Amino acid sequence: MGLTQQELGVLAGIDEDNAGAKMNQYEQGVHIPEFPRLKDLAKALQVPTAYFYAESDELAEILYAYERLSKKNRNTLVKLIKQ
Amino acid sequence: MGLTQQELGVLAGIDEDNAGAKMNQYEQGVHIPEFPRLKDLAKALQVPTAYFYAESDELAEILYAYERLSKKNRNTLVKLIKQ
DNA sequence: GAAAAAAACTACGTAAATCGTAGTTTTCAA
DNA sequence: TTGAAAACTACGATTTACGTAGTTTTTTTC
Repeated sequence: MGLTQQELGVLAGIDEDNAGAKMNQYEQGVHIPEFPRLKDLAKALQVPTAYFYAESDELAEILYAYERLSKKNRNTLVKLIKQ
Repeated sequence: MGLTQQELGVLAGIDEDNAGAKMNQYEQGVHIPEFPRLKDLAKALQVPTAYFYAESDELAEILYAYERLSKKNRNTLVKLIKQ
């Protein structure tokens, strides 16, 4: 990602003295961020919040790509996926 | 959904004495279920765990439908969404 | 339409998790 | 090899969900 743990934490609005440690705890699975912080992280990474809960790489890719679609293409996608 | 709060809780493996109260706390936003329980609820409802974090109805629909696609159609979808 | 049953909802002490913070260890470039 | 940046860990304080025992509201039945 080309982003240090601290940098990502700061982007998500965590105090820069704590950002590194906190992000590390998240990445190591020591702690799970609470919901408001998760939303901040999602915003910082430009992914839907749901992205963090994708159970497969495939779904993660879909969520990542979805965030980057135009409104029109999103609409097409919805129609498609519902057959 | 045609399912009482208690019934859903029991489906997710919560003790049936507590299932109703606990599910109500979740639905009212009094408490947020912890991750393992969220996964149980997702399984009970047959949605991806990410479904609960969808920020829009559109994304929720996509996640709901995704869970119901065949492997082949999921693959098609991935290719499509990446253009 | 009153009584009974079912469902929805609330309160609260306890247990468990994240929080903030101050470290230590590892990595890597000079 | 050494110094700085990045990654990682420990721990008491705080916050949260937990289990549980209720109360209130809604629905059903007579």
